[in-house]
Amino acid sequence: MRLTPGADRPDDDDVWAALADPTRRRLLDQLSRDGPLSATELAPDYPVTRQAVVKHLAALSGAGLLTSERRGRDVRYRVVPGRLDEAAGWLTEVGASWDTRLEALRWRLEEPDPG
Amino acid sequence: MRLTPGADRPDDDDVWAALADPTRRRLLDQLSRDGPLSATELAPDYPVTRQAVVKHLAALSGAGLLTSERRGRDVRYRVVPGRLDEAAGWLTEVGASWDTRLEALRWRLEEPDPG
DNA sequence: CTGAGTTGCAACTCTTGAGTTGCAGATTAG
DNA sequence: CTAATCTGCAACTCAAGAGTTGCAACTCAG
Repeated sequence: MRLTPGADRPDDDDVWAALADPTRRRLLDQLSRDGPLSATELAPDYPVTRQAVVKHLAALSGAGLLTSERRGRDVRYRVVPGRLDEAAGWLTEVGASWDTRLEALRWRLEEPDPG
Repeated sequence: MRLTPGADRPDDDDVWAALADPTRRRLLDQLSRDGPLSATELAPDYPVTRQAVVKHLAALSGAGLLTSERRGRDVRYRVVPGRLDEAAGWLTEVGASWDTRLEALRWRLEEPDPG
């Protein structure tokens, strides 16, 4: 039973890298609440230029966290939950597979100085 | 009801930044399986020096993801599930609070060219 | 067609952080 | 005490990425 570690799937790295930036997490959060929005609509809410927002949206899309859909002259971005769920799953497993108290106890039970 | 976005808690950033590095995720994974280990014990399994491992462990500890305990001359690191669970919670909420199909539909229902 | 608004590519700066080496301090064994 | 081993601090290199500006291409309204 594997825990699907980071090194396993090639673009897992992209997901975590995408999640590392605060602006991108905020974009994710806002998109999950306020529905599909374009880069130009999002940009005013952020202390950076539209181009920076575009780059962040590209990073999120590249990680499979967003989908973009074009209509006429704007492109709107929407959250794709799949990858987020996978990441959440890994975090939960790493956290849960380790019983802190038990292991702390076990470690302390090893005789500290047997010789 | 807030989703506890990244910008809210000061050290949330540290958690996500810590999770961004593949080596750190691997360390987390290994520590969650193989129990408390020291930097010198961990280092041989990684393609980097002990010092690099030490830095990673420091980053993980700084983010509240690990605890270190010293006995004699070695310091052993152990996973602390708390922060991981918070992060997992946020991911789940962002993923879940968004019903993709419904919103895709709603967006498409807005008349594309009303004028 | 003309003009306003939007997307998107490219080059550039500058900071951050991953990794290294070197050395000093602390701890156990003989 | 002495030697071997481990932790930990400091300075340095180097690549990655966040943000910027500038400009070209496309789309809709009049």
